[in-house]
Amino acid sequence: MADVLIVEDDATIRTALVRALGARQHSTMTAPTAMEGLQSLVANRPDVVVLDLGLPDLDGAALLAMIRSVSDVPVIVVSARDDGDGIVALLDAGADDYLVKPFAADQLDARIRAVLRRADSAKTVGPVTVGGIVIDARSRAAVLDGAPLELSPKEFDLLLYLAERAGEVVGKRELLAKVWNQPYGGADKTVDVHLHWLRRKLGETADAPRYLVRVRGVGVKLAPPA
Amino acid sequence: MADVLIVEDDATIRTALVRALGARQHSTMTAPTAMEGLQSLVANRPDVVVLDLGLPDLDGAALLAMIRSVSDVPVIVVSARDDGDGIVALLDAGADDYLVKPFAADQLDARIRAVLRRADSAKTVGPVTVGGIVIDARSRAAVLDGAPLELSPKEFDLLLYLAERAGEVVGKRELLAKVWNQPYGGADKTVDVHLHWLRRKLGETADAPRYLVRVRGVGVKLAPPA
DNA sequence: CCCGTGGGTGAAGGCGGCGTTAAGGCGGCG
DNA sequence: CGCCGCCTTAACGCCGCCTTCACCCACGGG
Repeated sequence: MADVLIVEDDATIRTALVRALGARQHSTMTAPTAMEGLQSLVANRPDVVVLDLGLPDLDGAALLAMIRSVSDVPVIVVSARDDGDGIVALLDAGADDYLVKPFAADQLDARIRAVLRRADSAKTVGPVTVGGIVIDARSRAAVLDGAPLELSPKEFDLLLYLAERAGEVVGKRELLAKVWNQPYGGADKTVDVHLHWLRRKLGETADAPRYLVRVRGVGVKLAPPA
Repeated sequence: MADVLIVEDDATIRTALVRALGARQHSTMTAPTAMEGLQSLVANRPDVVVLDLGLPDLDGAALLAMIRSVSDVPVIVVSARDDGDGIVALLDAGADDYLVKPFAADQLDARIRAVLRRADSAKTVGPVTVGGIVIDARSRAAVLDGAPLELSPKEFDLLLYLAERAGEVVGKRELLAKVWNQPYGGADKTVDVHLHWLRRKLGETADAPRYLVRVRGVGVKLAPPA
């Protein structure tokens, strides 16, 4: 399932965790001190770290800071006491989750799965890219050559619709129907005006288009520059 | 408060626990042996099990394993001696907490509440981080750049909901439905007002947002500052 | 060469979303 | 019973956005 690094000084708990996690299909490696934990972290690159706070050589928060300076690996903190303020401080310092002893092994397993799920779902459904334009529908943000584009709602919808059909010529009536939700009629001048504004924000003009190319009598297409 | 199954062979302790928990608003059911406890478990589906280790017919760990094979109900183990290794083994086997005799009834009550709290918040695992904001659903605590945020209940729910969808634009209707539990209609002005209060507490204004970005005509999104 | 059509550009106006403030009601807690 | 937070609702005003209009130019066909 995952490679788990356990940093825990109590040998009894350590072996118990190794067995419990092993039974749940995780690979484990252990370290009894903060320093050895750090070394193991850089050497073995685990998927997640389970960090006990009561270490002999270093304060847990200090180790967490050192971990964060070299890696963004998810860290689950295990503390002996239910200390609200301390926990908040640790989470703020970069911990991903915490557990208070005593806890069931299933609990730990669930937390591990949760942080892993969060970690790899960070790069799922992708934005649309056309040349130097990147459009993300979920955040409704658009970027041109690395710089954010400030678009009005209709401008964004229009650009997104065209980008999803990049290279394809789209008629003005189709745009009115799909972007403006007007099945029929409607002054298609509105489309012209919005295209004009889009062009301005894309840093181009109708005479020298880079992305928005007019096809006379048919419509427009969004295509990457030649 | 909760339905508690007490598995305990000593009649004196049993009735004492029933009275003590009853006085603290819990419903109780009892079983003097492991076998009867199992039967009661499947028949009555309690919210939590208090399990004494010194049962006549079965080893505590064995009963715990059997319980775990049929249910994930929280189990609080009560043991006569402070046996470190045995306790670790039991926790590893799936116990959620433990107490060593003798103990005060208030202690048990506190553990029951803690276990239940953990159990029903187990499905919303983990704190959420967005930029300098850290939100923990279990403790209902939020932090901004290391300083605690004092949020009203609705403000917290709103922030949490947005943080769980960080970067994604969320419509006001959706917020009314999910945060306010109003499937239809409703004056979405309420959302505006709460967003205003949230912004104030986040140290930002609508004109110069850092986290709460309004997307006109669509909704809002919570995003880390640029 | 003229005219019709399609498109580019600028400006004006109205509408509606949104920010903000304040008042009132409701429930919890002492 | 009274206080106090919290939530809701209403009112007001601003400003951004969309639409519409007017006028221009470019192109292409008769």
